[in-house]
Amino acid sequence: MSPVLSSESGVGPEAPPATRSPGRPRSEKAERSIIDAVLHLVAEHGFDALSVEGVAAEAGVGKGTIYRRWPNKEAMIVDVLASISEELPQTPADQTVRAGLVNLVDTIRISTQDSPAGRLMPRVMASVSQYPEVMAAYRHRVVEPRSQRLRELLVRGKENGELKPDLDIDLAVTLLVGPILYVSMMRSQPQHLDHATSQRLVDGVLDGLAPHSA
Amino acid sequence: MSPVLSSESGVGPEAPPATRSPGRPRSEKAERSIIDAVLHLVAEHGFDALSVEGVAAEAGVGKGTIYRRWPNKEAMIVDVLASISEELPQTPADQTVRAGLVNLVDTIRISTQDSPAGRLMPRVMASVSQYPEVMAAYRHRVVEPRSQRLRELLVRGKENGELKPDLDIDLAVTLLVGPILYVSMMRSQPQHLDHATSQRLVDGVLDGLAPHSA
Amino acid sequence: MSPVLSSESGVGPEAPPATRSPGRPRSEKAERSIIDAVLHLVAEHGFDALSVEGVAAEAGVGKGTIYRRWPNKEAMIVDVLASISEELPQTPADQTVRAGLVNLVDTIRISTQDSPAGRLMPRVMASVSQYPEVMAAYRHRVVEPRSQRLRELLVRGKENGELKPDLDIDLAVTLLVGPILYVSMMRSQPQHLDHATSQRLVDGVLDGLAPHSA
Amino acid sequence: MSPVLSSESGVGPEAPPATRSPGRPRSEKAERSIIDAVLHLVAEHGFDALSVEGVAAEAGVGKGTIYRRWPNKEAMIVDVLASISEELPQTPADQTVRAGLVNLVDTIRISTQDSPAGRLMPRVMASVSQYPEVMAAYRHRVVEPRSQRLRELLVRGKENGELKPDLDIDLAVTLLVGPILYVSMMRSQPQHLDHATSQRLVDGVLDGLAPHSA
DNA sequence: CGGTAAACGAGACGGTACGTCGTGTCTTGAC
DNA sequence: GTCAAGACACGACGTACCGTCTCGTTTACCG
Repeated sequence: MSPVLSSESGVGPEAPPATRSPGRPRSEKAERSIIDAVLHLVAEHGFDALSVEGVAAEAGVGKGTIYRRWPNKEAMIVDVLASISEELPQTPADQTVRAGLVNLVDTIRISTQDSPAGRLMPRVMASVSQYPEVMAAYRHRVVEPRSQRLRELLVRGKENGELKPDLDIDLAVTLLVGPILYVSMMRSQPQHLDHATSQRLVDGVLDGLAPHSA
Repeated sequence: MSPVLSSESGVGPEAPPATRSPGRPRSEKAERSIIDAVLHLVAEHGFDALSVEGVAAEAGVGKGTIYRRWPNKEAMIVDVLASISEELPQTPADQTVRAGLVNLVDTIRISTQDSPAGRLMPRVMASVSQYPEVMAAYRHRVVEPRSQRLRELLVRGKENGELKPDLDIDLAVTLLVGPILYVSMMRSQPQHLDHATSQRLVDGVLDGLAPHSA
Repeated sequence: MSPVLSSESGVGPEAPPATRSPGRPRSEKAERSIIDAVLHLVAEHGFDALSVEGVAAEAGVGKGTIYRRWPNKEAMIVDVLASISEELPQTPADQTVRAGLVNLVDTIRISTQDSPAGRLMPRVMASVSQYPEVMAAYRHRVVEPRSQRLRELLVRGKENGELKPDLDIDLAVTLLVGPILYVSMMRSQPQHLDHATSQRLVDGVLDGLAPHSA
Repeated sequence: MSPVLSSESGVGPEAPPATRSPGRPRSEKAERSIIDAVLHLVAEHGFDALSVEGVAAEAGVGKGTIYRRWPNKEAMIVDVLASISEELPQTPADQTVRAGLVNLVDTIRISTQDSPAGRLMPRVMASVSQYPEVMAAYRHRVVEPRSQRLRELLVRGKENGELKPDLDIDLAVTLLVGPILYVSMMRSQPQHLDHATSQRLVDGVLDGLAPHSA
């Protein structure tokens, strides 16, 4: 998985050309209304009840204004989703890498199961087969930034000697992110993930689940 | 469709009354045609192009025949999906638990990324919000059996001393299954999961990713 | 203009095959609802306010039920229009041809300017350029039957000696129908066509508008 | 666009205030482009394919420039239509009224069926219900001038004794114009109106279609 | 010559309707 | 009572125009 560097490359509402184009400019207000409407409707009525028509009505916007920005419903959803990726906590230099990992994993856990964006995820997954680019966008805009932050912390741990130098960082990231995804998708309604779970997850990954012989 | 043994199994084609009812019996041929049609259409045209109407046409079956068996499209999909869960390998008594785990994880990996059932999974995930019972059925019929097999192996390891006695088995299962799910969903096109990855995954989980201090 | 014989050939809601086809038969009730809705809406809100969507709503019918019968809005309109072509009066054998013509012309005049069908006509005319077949259907189903009746009367007049034997029947029909059309289309709101006009029209056509020399 | 002389002419591009107003004057070039575009597009793609958006694009003009001149699409169409009313032939004083009528009728016939304006007519008719004023404008600008010319000729015939003094001039005009309209609208594709028809039409109207008794 | 004011092209805006498609239900006659 | 066929009410899709509304630019005239 290639690093995403500093770019917020992603998809985004199909950008108008960089050189100020002629004609009336796109309305930022309309854009905000649309995004708000999507979030509101998902929260209100669940996901499969989300229709472009409904979004337009709720946002007080013509359908054309939506389709001018995104080629179809799925693209709109991904973009809204990415637009609300919340900030991830910084790990202070004096905190241990292990503590930072727990903190970060817990933040991801929370956002995955409690935020609107998190609840959108399963739906996005469903698009893989049909619109691979939608999935790619989601990976770029939501998954990668989180993975990247984990990666950075792990690198720091290697450099400051807290983690051993031959650590397989990619595998570590996968071992941390995978279970979060899994648990949040499998447990249907009442989520019993909590902070302690994050702690145990990090410990388990770093320390191993203890082969007897070791 | 194979009987589900002792299970209160979940969804399955809504059974005709147990007492042999009057009238024309349900056609098994129709049932097979439907399942085949679903698989064929998913393989052919991708997932979002899958419609009940299309399935009926492809199967040479009336829509009513489908809806007589399943209450809705999602239920049909889940059921088709479960119907093709392939056999999981038995771990011979003389094989190490570690080797058995690698073998099992690798089988799951393969079925998740290469089989029709595996490719259906992301779609099923999408139903969580709308139809919790669909998700529950999927967990029952597909996820649980696999988790259970892992669990059994881990228990065996604990019992025969190959794994240490305070092993947190649930956490271990999560750490094994989660990453597979994650990787299979995130990697868009070319899957570079292979047998070596399964090996490293098991090792990483069992042995830890090596805190330096350890 | 070829005679239309006894056929009600026209267009009509795209007929299901003559041999009783399988499946649920088309609902006659739905058909009536649609036709009534069209007439009601035209009467209520005028012509350009007529939308397929509105018709479906008013008729309590799905749009699909309309589009299953007609390929587009125009075809539906023509058909509804034709469905209400009212009966034309028979001319008793003992009535003079001239009196019969007046009677017939007056009936046409009334239906052209006072009936829903009549008010639909201008709209139909507008379709000529785009949908020639719509125009053709209208000619077949509405114009021809009326012309035909005039023609028959004129033939009778020739045969019984009331009209002279070298009468150009086609020209006569044109001279009778044309002015009615013209007047009904040109006079925008308050129609001052009346029975006396029909009388004068027939007389004028039959007797000529009196060259001085004659 | 030629000035409309003394007329309170109907529609026409909404005139800018008579007193020379400040600001940039309206572009005559834009006006010509619009008119040309309408004619070109109608000729090219038929009538219902005519959109203001298309006209603007074809004319290389902003939509605002169109709507600054006409309040809506129909008004624009009527105006374009009127702008191309071609000259009607003068009847020399030494020509018989009958010959003049034939000439005039034939000119009308030709313009009705062969000119762009003529082909626009049916469409205009369609506007009656919705925009009565559009119809009124069309009558003013296109129909009336022609009728008026016929009327003048008929009056001359009355005055010079060629036609008898009690001739009903309005009826005569109707009998001449109506059939032309009728035939040009009814015949869908191949128009078989020709000069001979005009001749016969005038003769029929003036001389009557020959009641046997006469 | 510099300012004011309207017209210009471009194109986005809120709407409305189009014609299509899919869902889950209902209704035939045949088996 | 099931079957294939297919019509039904519903509702969303994505497209196309309508007539209105900004934008930044251009073209007159007036002081």
